Amino acid sequence: MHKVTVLDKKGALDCPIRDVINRIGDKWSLLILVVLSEQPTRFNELKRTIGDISQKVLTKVLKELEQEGYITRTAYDESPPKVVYDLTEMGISVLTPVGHLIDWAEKNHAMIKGNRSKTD
Amino acid sequence: MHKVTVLDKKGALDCPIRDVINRIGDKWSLLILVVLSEQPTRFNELKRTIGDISQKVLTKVLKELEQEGYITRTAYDESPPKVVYDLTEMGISVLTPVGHLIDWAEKNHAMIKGNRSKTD
DNA sequence: CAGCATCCCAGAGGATACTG
DNA sequence: CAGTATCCTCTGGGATGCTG
Repeated sequence: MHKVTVLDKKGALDCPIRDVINRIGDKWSLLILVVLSEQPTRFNELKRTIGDISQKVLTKVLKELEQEGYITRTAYDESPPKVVYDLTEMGISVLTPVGHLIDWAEKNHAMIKGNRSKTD
Repeated sequence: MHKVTVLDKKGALDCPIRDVINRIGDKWSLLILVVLSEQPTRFNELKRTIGDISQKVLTKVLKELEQEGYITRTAYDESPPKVVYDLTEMGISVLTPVGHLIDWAEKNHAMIKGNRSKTD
């Protein structure tokens, strides 16, 4: 098994993995990163692709992802306005470990659903 | 880059990775799995090790982790009661992809914190 | 020891209306 | 088009007290 360390001395929550989980572990961030991995995408295009995200939340999450360096925001001075979001190098690179987790999720999905239904 | 697919036809949220993120993406689950990876652990021992988790939440998360098949719960019929939690095969196996994410988090932690402080 | 029951709160996220 | 601004709901999680 892969050796894992999350705890540190100061407190269980103050560790790198929590910063990452807090970011991509929410309802939408990971999805946004994946959509952007297909191609640079405009605001409303992103909203349409995801479908059921509210505009407020999309704005908020995009800001946070940008602030932590996962994505870039490029505004073109046109009318109507045009803003394009894209992955940074860091945003691209996190998709590798995330991809492993996704692979695992797909392989074990049936088992998880099976377990869950047993005790319903 | 690792090729990633999360979206499906029916809706963005109905996909395996969301089941996993919803489970280990909360405040405590991942931490519990990691603690258990060290050794099988009793309820209050788990609580002490983690430190600042409330009893209510620990109970709840343990139940959910058990229900989805990540951990086992073994109650010994003694007085005082003794209940030991341990990882299942599935619980062990998820720590591999999770470990990759943790590695990534550690390598990129400085950059994330740096990015964050730039725009504070 | 290993919980259950209850009360409480902050924040995530949705809906809607408005703007440069 | 790409957002801001409000209002509202719902739930994750904490605090406290009690029990077999």
